[in-house]
Amino acid sequence: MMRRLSLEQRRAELIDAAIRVIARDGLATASTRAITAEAGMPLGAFHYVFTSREELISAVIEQVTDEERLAAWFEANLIGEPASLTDILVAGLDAYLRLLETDPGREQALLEVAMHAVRHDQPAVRAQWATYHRAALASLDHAAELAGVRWVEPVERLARSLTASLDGLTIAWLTDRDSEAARAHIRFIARSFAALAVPVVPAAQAPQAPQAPPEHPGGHGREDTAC
Amino acid sequence: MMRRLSLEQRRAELIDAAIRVIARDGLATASTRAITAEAGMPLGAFHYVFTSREELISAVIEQVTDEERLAAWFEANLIGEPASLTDILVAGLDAYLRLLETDPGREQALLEVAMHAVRHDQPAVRAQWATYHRAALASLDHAAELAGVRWVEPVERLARSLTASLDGLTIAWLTDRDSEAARAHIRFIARSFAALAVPVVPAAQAPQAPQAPPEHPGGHGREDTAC
DNA sequence: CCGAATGTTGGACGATCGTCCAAATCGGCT
DNA sequence: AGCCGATTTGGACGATCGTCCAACATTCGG
Repeated sequence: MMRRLSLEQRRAELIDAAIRVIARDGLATASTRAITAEAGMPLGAFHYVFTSREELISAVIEQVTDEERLAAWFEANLIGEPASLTDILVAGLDAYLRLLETDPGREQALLEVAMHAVRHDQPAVRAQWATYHRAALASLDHAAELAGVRWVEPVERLARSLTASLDGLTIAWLTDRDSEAARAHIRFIARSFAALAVPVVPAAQAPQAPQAPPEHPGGHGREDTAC
Repeated sequence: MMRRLSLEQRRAELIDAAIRVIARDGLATASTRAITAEAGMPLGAFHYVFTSREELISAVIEQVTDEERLAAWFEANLIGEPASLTDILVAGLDAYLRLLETDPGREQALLEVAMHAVRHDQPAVRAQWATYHRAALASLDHAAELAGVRWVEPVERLARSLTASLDGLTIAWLTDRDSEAARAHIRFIARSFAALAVPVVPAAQAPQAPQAPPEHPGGHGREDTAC
């Protein structure tokens, strides 16, 4: 029975079920039996699709790219009104925080799986890190374009800092569940990045020393006024 | 046999052994047998000291406060030479990064145990978070005093941001092991915090609007010159 | 120096794990 | 319709887990 599902469908459903189980009860309780039960499949279906539990975990890492974070970021700035870079960054970060508040277990699951991979599956964690990096790059480019600014530091560096800042934001909120403090931290992050951008002047297309930018103001556009 | 060890000594040695095992092979492999073997004790010694494995994990969380991070931070600024706030913060953060580079497994162990506690032992993780917060507070006060500045935002908020930034720094390095990029991120963090401090002027003890500080320069003292 | 009390231990137990495989089931072809 | 090869499955297996406890060792009052 159940011939109706193709191998790829079974594989995808098992991965989804695994994510739900890990989000609900943690990686330790995500046994082959728990996952197949969650997916409504017989136990034998597991090793019919995956050769081992480790392979399923690697598949989870590959599957769960940062698409949600990126989507939340971009959707947050759909409103076409012109805004300061700080506001744009705050909107993007706040969109991610709402995502985190909506489904904390999922983000915690991603963290648990990533930490597992750091120990036991270095290639997978490198790939996931690269995906995160691309998402951060796209977010920074998008924000700079919206605000009409350019970054005064290599955007590659800034992308890594943004990824690290997102992880820090996530861990802190998962630990104390203090959304108000998290939003204060978001403003801190946004202002920190905004301090590293300058308005793009159409005249100055000329090359400029990449390092040692010639004095850049703390912010730009609408100056930050409060906390 | 082995009557020589008191209950407290056994307890402490089991906790240390557990940390070593978790640091080496992860929380999942830290079984009662692995821990007692690491400690050079018979299996029975485990439930002679702890009532359950969960109790041991909680004890690990309580034991491993942030004393190492704090110690590294303060020792980094023992050299009494006057320095800019940015340099002081960089020195403290770099000291922590060296700690992380020296013993990555240990910091990863703390993260794994903390994530476990977020799911299964909320009180323990709250206590650990409070300890982290106190350490961050002390670090910020220490840095401000050394640099002769005061923070223009509530130091409580800044302490939480510092804790989150440290966690983000840790996760990023554990993931890509890129020490150079991590040090660039450290400079980013240091400058971000330095932007939120103003020189303390002995004359101006007068109250000042805590929020909306009257325009503060991006940095202070020695202006940041490069990346 | 010897029982009794205390402290200590290694093996036993039931549960659960990942993995495997022989049997059951199903879809298509004659 | 009835058989056959491919697909699917639930139970079996050995390993390992946390926990417990009867047996062992040690100490000490007498």
